[in-house]
Amino acid sequence: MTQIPLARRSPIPPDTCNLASAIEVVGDRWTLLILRAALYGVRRFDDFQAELKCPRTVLSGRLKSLVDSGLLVKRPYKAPGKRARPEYLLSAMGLSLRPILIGLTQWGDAWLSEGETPPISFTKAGTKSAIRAAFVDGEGREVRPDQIRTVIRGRSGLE
Amino acid sequence: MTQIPLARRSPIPPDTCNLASAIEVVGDRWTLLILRAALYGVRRFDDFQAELKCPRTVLSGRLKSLVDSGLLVKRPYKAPGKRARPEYLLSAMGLSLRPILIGLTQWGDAWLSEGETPPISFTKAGTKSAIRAAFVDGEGREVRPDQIRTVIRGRSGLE
DNA sequence: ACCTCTGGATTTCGAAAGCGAACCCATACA
DNA sequence: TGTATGGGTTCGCTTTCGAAATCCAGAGGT
Repeated sequence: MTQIPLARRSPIPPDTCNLASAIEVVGDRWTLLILRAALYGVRRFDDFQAELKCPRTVLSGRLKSLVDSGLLVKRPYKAPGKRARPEYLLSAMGLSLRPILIGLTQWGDAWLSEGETPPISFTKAGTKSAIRAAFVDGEGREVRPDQIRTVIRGRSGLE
Repeated sequence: MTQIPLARRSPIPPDTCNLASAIEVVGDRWTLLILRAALYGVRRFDDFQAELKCPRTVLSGRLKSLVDSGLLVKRPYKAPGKRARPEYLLSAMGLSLRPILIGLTQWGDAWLSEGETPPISFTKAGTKSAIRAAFVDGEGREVRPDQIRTVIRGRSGLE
């Protein structure tokens, strides 16, 4: 069933693990749904609210903490004839989550779609060939999952 | 700051979006921390508990829902001289999240590590060359993030 | 047979977070 | 002067979380 050897503890304690830190920042249902919408171009409070159908208190709290952690940037915009309003844009830090959320989309396509054809897919510009999340080595060549080795701070590691 | 064009709504409503479905399944702090530990080989209730330091009520609830959604498989194991106990193993569905969590680890390395060298890294078996999460086309050749096109159900889409 | 130890899990209950609705506030426009 | 609009906050209520105590089954020791 699994190839992962039994461990009583993970090799890196959660409090010094960047994955655990990342989970503290984005590992929340509403936070992830906000980032999903933001990656599709949603920027404004009421648009997020209509999209997510979450309490406005929760939304304003999550937006605030996303700004605090640097994933979103709050800045004013001005529609002609309207007063200035804030909008929430993805920073470079937020944008760099896109591959991960696309990977999660494809994971959902594979395991949760109940046989439906996925409503959204990803291709390479120009060509129409479908792309997928994967691992590559330094030269940009694919590395299959079973060839991945984990290295703990310099010495050779798991599996 | 961002290249994503303004949208009032995401092109796929959340209730038919596999990304949103995936977030429902794994978009939770404890759930993600459990999966992190599981990918490092943790299998047993008390080991998870010692690792995560979360309330046992929460842990047993999360394990149950991970089993229900098919990410973990519960089966008995038997240490010699001990009674049979359940252990929680990653299913193929759970294992296939590994690339995503590795991607999130590297995102954390890049943005959250405060200049520390990451305690964990990933290489290709045999060679020592570092690998990273990326996108590849059908032939396993890397596609740069700016070359990704989103296609909504057959017609050409965003950006 | 009885006691004890151990890993897995439920019960209990105060604290925190979630939720929905109502309300506030500044400004463009009629 | 009033009204509409986008972007919030305030207010109760309900759900979930969190920490500790308790329960439970079976293996081992005596």
